Amino acid sequence: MEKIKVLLADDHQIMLDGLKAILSKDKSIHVVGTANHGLEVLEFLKKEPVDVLLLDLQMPVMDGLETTMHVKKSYPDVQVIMLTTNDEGSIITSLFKVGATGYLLKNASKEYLIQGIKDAFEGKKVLSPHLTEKMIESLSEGPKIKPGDIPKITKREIEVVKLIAQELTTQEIADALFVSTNTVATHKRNLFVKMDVKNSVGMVKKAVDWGLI
Amino acid sequence: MEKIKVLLADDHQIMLDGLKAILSKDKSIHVVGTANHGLEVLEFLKKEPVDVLLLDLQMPVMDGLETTMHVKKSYPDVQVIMLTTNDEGSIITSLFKVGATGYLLKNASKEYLIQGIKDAFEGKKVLSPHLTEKMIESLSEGPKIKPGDIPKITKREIEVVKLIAQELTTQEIADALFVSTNTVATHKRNLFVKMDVKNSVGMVKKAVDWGLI
DNA sequence: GAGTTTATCACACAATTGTGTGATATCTGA
DNA sequence: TCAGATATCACACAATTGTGTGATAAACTC
Repeated sequence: MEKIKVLLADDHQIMLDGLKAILSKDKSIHVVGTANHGLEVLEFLKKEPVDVLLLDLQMPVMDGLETTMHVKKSYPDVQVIMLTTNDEGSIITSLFKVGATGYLLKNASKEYLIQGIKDAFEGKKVLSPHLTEKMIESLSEGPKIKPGDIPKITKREIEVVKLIAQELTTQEIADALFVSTNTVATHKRNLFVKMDVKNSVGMVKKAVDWGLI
Repeated sequence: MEKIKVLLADDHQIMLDGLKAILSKDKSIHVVGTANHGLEVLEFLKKEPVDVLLLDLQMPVMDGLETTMHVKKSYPDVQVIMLTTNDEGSIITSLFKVGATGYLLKNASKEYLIQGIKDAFEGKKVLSPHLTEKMIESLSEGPKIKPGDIPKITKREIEVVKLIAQELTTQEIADALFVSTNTVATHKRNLFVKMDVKNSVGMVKKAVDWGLI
């Protein structure tokens, strides 16, 4: 029997080592490589075929969502399972929009993880134990993120989010970036809409979740 | 030779499974148990002796810092290594104040982790590769957290932080808790001082870092 | 049972944030 | 080359947050 070729991506080396150790014990799974962020995943895929990609949502350089989009665009047959600590609705919705096959919380058991990889390989949807199909459905329908896809946050906007996260006031941010407070306010306004949050607190929290900062 | 008895604590099952798989390969280490949060660690220690405790900083119910305090109080000979994604200065300082032996980032390699456990067993301080002794020293001196120790955040205050993190306004929080807005404002005021932050954004960010929410 | 911590509230005021609306210049990709 | 995205700014105003100060009662702690 042909082994399932799995590629692991996580920014924490310990997590990678651990996942590899767990998966190596299963006869039908072969870990063909590891990556520390999305770009490394894309590099790897250019060289070697992969059946299932196990992706951490939060990664620097290129996060799980963006990586999934790129991967599914160029390699639609690769099954993507997102591994995350986060169980927020909007993320799950986005996930399936970009074509991920599954979604597992990091507190799933190793047995569930292994089964998930096998299921994904066969094209089945993989969901975290605590989420039912119905929950996903209702989430997908919700008036969360608009019709489109993942919002594109610009470089400048990320600079602003970072400074807000550092507890700077609008005035201080304006000074730091050599622009007017009006400009900073506009950036924030746009970010609120793009990220679907109500205030700076929600924005920074989500930015951390998304690995933006 | 007697094996080093190691207890693992992390709220993510996958992480536990992974760590166990990694450590089991080393001849001189024996993983005697796992725990999902601090209380389970204390329960375990009542029953069985442990040499080295590998603790995740962020855990529900009882976080790594609090757990370390309790553990070192009752079992001073247990060596505690904190495992975390966080490299914030104030945390490191607090860590050594409560008597932890070591501090490792989750992106350390498995080799470094194993060596760290062996070093800790021999009573050596264990630091993440990117931190020098000098850095730690300067951090310990810094005017970060006042003279005392870890600030004690009350139950009620945590409720407030959680609601703020959910993007509620002071008015909405007051309604949710059946108190006046003045009361909520007071709780926030106290939290700002205790947590040494300037505004709600910083507070929520730090609360997440600290595993408070 | 005296002192401390926790939780509650008031009032007033300053500072900051968030919103609505509209505008201009540059850059960028199709 | 032209539409759309990005980055900039203005002005006004509403809403919310944060600060200073002081007070009371219950619970917990030594």
